[in-house]
Amino acid sequence: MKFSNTLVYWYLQNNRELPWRKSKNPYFIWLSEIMLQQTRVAQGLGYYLKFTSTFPTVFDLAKAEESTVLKMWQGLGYYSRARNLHFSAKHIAQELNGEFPTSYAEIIKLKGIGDYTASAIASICFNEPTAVVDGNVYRVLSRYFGIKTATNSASGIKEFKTLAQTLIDPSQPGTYNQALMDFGALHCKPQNPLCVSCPFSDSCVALEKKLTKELPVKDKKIKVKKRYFNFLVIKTANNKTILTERTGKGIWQGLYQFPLIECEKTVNQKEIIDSEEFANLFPDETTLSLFNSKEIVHKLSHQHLYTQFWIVETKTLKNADILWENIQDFPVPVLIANFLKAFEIVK
DNA sequence: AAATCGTGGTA
DNA sequence: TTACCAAGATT
Repeated sequence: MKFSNTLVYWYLQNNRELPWRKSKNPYFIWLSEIMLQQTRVAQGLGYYLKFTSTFPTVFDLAKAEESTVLKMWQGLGYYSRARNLHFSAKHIAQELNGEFPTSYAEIIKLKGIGDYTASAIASICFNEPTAVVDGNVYRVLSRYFGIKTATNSASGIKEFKTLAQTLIDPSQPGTYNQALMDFGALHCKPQNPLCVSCPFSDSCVALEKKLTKELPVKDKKIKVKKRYFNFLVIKTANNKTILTERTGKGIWQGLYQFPLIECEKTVNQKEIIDSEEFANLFPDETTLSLFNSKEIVHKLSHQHLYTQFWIVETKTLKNADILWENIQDFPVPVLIANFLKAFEIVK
């Protein structure tokens, strides 16, 4: 039987009921696709429900402040997705009269939308036969056809896109695309794929050649950089603190944090007090104490952040203009949110 | 074009 | 505990 027929037949029996599948409104599909980039359905689901209820239309999203959008995105990671989403929402609302573009070629022009997302939206919402290639597709196709080309190489990306495009069912491209992804997520899983009960077991190259565990091939390992963060948690006598916005390049753009002293290694209390940054922040007398006796290691994909939170007590401070109770209104990284939770409990 | 961008789950 | 990696995009 044809690859697509077998696949779609499997999908009709095994597909997941997900809220965004009840609609073909491109705004909802767009939201779900952006949220699910490099993100599991289980993690993104709650955010999707929150966004669609708070921002039922693209105009509602466009009207919001960026910090509001980032606050709602807090905890989902890859925050450029939220900034680009908001940017494109404003573009659609203001320049496109609120009308979502209706072809792959137009959709991919939007900021934050690449080949995968444009293909997904075009196929699901507008029946355009453009094949999606995500992590699931790389895995299923590399195994089924026994392809050893690295999926993260320039040639691999091309090869798999071309192959996927030849396999798509042009009569139901959206269903086909989602079927391939669901099949990868639920059946042809990274570990312990269900080969025993697989509808492709008579023709899967990886199964025949016992290559399932070796495929897909991905080259290069990422290098993890170590960084040493010291956050200065100020609490003045009148219950105020300082938060700073992260700007420029690097992690957590647009999110807020306590004043940060970054060092080359783990430092002690004396080194903090003697530092130039500390002197600039606190010319007056202050007391300093380490909150976490054990260094917190916050792991990002490319960085390990060895973190200490220093509690600073001082009478008044002219830069401290944020009321402690209002911290919760600011978007913060999970590292900071976790600290705040722990600090509230101890306090 | 290789590096970078988060967080959480799984084995 | 570490390694992998999940509906990728950007620079």
